[in-house]
Amino acid sequence: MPELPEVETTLRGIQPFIQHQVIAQLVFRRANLRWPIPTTDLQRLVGQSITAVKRRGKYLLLSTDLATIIIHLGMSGRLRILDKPAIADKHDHVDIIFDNGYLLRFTDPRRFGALLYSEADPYQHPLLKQLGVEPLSRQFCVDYLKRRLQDKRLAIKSALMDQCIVVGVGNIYATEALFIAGIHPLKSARTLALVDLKRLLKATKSILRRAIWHGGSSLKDFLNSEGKPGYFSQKLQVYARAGLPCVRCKSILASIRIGQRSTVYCPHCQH
DNA sequence: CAGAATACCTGCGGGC
DNA sequence: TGCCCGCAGGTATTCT
Repeated sequence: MPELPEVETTLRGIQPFIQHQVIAQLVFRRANLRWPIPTTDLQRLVGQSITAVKRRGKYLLLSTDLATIIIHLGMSGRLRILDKPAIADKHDHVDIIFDNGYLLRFTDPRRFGALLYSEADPYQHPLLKQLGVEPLSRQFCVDYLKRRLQDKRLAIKSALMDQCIVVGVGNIYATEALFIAGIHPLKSARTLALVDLKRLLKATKSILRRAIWHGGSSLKDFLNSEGKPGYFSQKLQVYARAGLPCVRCKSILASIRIGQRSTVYCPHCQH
């Protein structure tokens, strides 16, 4: 479900409801997600007000004066706002209840997601410290990309999805960006010419911006914080279209696996 | 060391 | 109808 646009959509959806609100109660219905949930630490946040809601890569950061809650949605995680307590479903693992009656509910069938706690600078947390640049920032530029890819022999698609290089790009948007840029996903990262890097940068920024504008993609089960689907999946040009004609040249789109992830591309348009 | 494979988990759709 | 297989938006860990 969540790559950068879906996480950003989630952030924008929940922020107005939780910023400046005071945590009244935390409800944990299981002890583990991807890692143990630090329930004892998190309970210390009762009485604290949410001072900021931010995103770093695919992580969401809910800050208080005392500490930051670090949230990752994994593969199937979702956050939504409820205006009153409701019966918890099988996969509704955590509720953060605010003193205005609203609550933030974390749902995650596959439990690859994570809920962490940091009293120190969250950006120095082991999971966030190594993250690469934000793709929509000015730091994601040709000079940076050239430098980070210059001795990478792996497939450009794998490099584009490497969160240590650039954050937020997952399987869907890497696939789409490479199609838009006309670059073969298996091409060795270090062999891209400057002109390729420029097209890839432009394509990546563009696809992410457009996906955010449309409220994220909704392939199977992505629902935003209001429980509504994103509409960007209708705009996807190659992802999940293997065997169908290329929108540009009508060639049949090919499907391969790169780094254990399904990858669709046009053999005619991408080199 | 880089890069590839594996592991974590549930749900769904397709083939039989 | 039901069982088995492969696959799904991510990434830390283990391997070669």
